[in-house]
Amino acid sequence: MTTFEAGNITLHKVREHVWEIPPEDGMRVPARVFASERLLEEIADDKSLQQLKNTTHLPGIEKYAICMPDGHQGYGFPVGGVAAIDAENGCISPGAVGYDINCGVRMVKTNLTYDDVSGMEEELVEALFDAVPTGLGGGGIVQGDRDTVDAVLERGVDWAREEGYAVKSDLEHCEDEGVRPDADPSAVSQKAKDRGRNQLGSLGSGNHFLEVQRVTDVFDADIADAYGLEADQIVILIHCGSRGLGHQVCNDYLRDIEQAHSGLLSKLPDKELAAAPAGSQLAEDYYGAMCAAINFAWVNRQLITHQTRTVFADVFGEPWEDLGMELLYDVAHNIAKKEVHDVDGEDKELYVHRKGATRAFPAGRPEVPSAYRDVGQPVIIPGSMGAGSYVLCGGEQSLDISFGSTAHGAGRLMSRTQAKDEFWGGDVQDDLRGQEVYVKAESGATIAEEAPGVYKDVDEVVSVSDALGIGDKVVRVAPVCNIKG
DNA sequence: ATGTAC
Repeated sequence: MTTFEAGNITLHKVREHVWEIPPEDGMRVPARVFASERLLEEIADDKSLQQLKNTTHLPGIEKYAICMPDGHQGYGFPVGGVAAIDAENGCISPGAVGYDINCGVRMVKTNLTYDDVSGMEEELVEALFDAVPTGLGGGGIVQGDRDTVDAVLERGVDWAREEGYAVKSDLEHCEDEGVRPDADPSAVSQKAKDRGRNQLGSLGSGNHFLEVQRVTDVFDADIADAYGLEADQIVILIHCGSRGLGHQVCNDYLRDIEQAHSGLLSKLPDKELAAAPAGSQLAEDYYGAMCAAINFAWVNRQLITHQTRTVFADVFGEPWEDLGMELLYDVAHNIAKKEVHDVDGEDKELYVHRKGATRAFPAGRPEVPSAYRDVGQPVIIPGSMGAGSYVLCGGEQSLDISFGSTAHGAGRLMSRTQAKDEFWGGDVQDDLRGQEVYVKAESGATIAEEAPGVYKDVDEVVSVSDALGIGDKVVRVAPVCNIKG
């Protein structure tokens, strides 16, 4: 049997792209890493594998903890991690969801081709930068009062539709139709709501961006056709999350859960994995608050979509409907959701924690919107500003081996601090312009932190997903121009 | 990721 030695952790190769850490002291289940050997070496370079092992100590965890090919270390649990935990007898852990609740990505289609936008990059970027608030701190497209924030938390994209920022088809092309029914705004602290009220419709900082892209490769013509994608088409990717509101929700519940469930915590190897037992008041409250933050993030991306449509209509002199600016799909990258999965031949309700992982349901699952139920859901995987991104289709194997999940991006290779040592924003921007990618950011430091060289190889990440059959390649897109915090 | 800090 082939093994891989990572410090004091030994992984056994189960088969191509599947590595397992067998259970030992305190691990309730094994841990699995889905990766090529090269990606595994990169994953083994930080604390990801130890964090993955730690997660297997959580009560009620089923089958195995998973690290996707884009995994890297995060708060308590790797970014790129999936943990499915019994929703009746297990627990829920905010650290296994992440600070940026429903950080996620949506793709907006157009009927423009690369020739239509070539030469207009600067004009587009300047107009988008003016229309979409970026960077840290406050300032959003909508200035909400307390009632607005409550309505957003409760009703998600349906609120945006009522206010004229969304159309019906936007809801039909969003995970959960843009509304998480389990949202409980009363479980969100006033402090979190106050942080959110002037951030409604704002990109934020870090790896968040709005990017205009062109389709360069079509791998599956039938599915591309079902998704309305074709070679040379211009599409727009919007990547952002729940800003200060989601961050505050995570922080509030981590502190409360650490205190109220210190007994459970004392049996876990890392304080950052603090978890609330299923059925406890805090488990219910966190779940309701997290679902509300999910709605907030969807509205955030919807408001940015609205602005983007307005900008394109101005620049190209046609209504956005005539430019074909429909939503392909909106996927969450940081969530925990109650889902029913087969465990040892029995249907079980689980809290599926996906932190830096994407739901990748194949054809037939009832949660997939009817527009895609016969094909499988679109899975959107942003790469870096230089490398480009992918649209995949939820794979047949995902329900068997990954609780209906796949990777979520390229995955970092180094910390932000290290990135700023290795790169300078201005140089990165110049290099990108040499590749005909026009980037504008609020801060040079952000460009350095997000330089293409700080990311793993997105082609390799996606090829692992495709080879395992958990998310299948549909199209590849290349960046044209990009705005960031 | 984040009013970049318990």
